Amino acid sequence: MNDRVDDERGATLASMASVLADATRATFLVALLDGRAWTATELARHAGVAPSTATAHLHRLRNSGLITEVRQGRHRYVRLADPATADLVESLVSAAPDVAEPVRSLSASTRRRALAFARTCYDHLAGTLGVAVTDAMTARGFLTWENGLAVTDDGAHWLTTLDPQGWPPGRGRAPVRPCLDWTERRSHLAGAAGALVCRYAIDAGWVARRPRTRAVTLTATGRHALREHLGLAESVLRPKASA
Amino acid sequence: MNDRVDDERGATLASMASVLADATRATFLVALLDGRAWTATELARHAGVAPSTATAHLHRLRNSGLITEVRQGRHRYVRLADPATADLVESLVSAAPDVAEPVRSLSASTRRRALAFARTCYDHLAGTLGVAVTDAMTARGFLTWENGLAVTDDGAHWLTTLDPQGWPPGRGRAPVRPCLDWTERRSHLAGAAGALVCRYAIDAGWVARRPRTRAVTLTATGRHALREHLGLAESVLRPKASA
DNA sequence: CTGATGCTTCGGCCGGTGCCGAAGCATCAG
DNA sequence: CTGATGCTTCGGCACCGGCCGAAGCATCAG
Repeated sequence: MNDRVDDERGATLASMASVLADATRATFLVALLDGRAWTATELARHAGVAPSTATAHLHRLRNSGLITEVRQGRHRYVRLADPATADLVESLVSAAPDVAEPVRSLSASTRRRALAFARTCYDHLAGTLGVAVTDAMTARGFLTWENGLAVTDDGAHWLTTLDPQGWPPGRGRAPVRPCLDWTERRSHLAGAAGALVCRYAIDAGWVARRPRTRAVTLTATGRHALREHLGLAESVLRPKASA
Repeated sequence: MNDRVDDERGATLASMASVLADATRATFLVALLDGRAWTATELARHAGVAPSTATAHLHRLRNSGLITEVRQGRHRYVRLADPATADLVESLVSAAPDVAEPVRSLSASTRRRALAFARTCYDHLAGTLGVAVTDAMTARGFLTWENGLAVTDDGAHWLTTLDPQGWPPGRGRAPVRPCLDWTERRSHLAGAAGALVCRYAIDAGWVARRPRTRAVTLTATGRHALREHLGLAESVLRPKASA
């Protein structure tokens, strides 16, 4: 009567999902979406739990293969295991039905606005800026959405001018992928192409990372460059005054 | 200190994952991967739980938007909500680290072999047959894996001959996507193209669905047609005698 | 060496959640 | 109408798993 094969898959699915099903572990993973390595204590403080609790969670995340760790002296640095894991986390977040959340405080509002304008999402750009770049690349004919998202020949050429080594990407990773933007409710560019653009934008000083947050700052250089490369109007490159 | 925005995303992720984190609900979802509608009682028997328990689980799955339901008389038919949900379920299953499972009984072994040879995976073909079709399409130049998986112009033409209405697909769904085969440990064709091929194979009598299982039977017509269309050798189209 | 810091282990508490059976309602066949 | 079937609600039980604080070990600075 029982279908053993399917039972195995069901049990597998459940055990995998149960790792993600805890609010504290989920907070860890979302924090790690910035692609950087965090220490155990940082994550514990970020999630508001005791160090001992964080230890147990990290133990479980590591055993499930979702994170990797590096020991350095008395520090334990952890990262997401790979881009596929980041994709999984993202897809679970965006699978949830949308609910509008009221903003709770002024400083939270400021922080939210900074994040909404420009941030990194694992390894690519997100927020208003991420969507604007994606739109501009589409308008320039670098991307096509005809049969799903794809890079055009012109687009491949442009990516090559940014990073001759970086395109086309190696196998094992989606070259291009839409990622649903949680603030804009629209898709921005992810996958290897999104990572390439983001890497270049940071290296070339178009945007600057800020400490302790995924928000990034668009520099004057960046504004100019985006206008040159993609014809992006200055008007869309200013954070909006109100949420 | 707390990052409210990220907390929201973490909580969202956790609540979504907790829906998938139960073995019984996971068994339901894996069963529903066959793309068909099941009744509540069928799912309860399949998973080995009381009807009242199944009711509670279905309630929760529906509230999370993972399944949709149709009431017909005293029956409650449920399906996966959409292809994106199927993708999510698949990606969670394949995110788990591989573990080899010993086969438990002779009938289980037979069933497993049938599933391993040819089955549907939500809406496309999987198993040895699914991988063989994918390989043959690649050899024929219908698919390219150069920069990730894509359909070539020749491939688009072939798909059009199968179903003039079906290609190119509408927006909102990936046209083509690799899906990791859990028996072959290699990727087979999924996405809209995979669904088109599978739909045609069933409609044209190449393969026949079996009741109460996701395994499908390759017909004589199918063997002939696959040889004609894709040059698939007969030798790969026989279920292997041993696992 | 000494104290501070980062991380870990252990014991115990507690809330959430999955399970069942009994009872009840709606539908359908006869 | 009557009984069978599909599904639902409710009450109660049991267990899993997350949380903390205390104590302990390793590393590092002074």
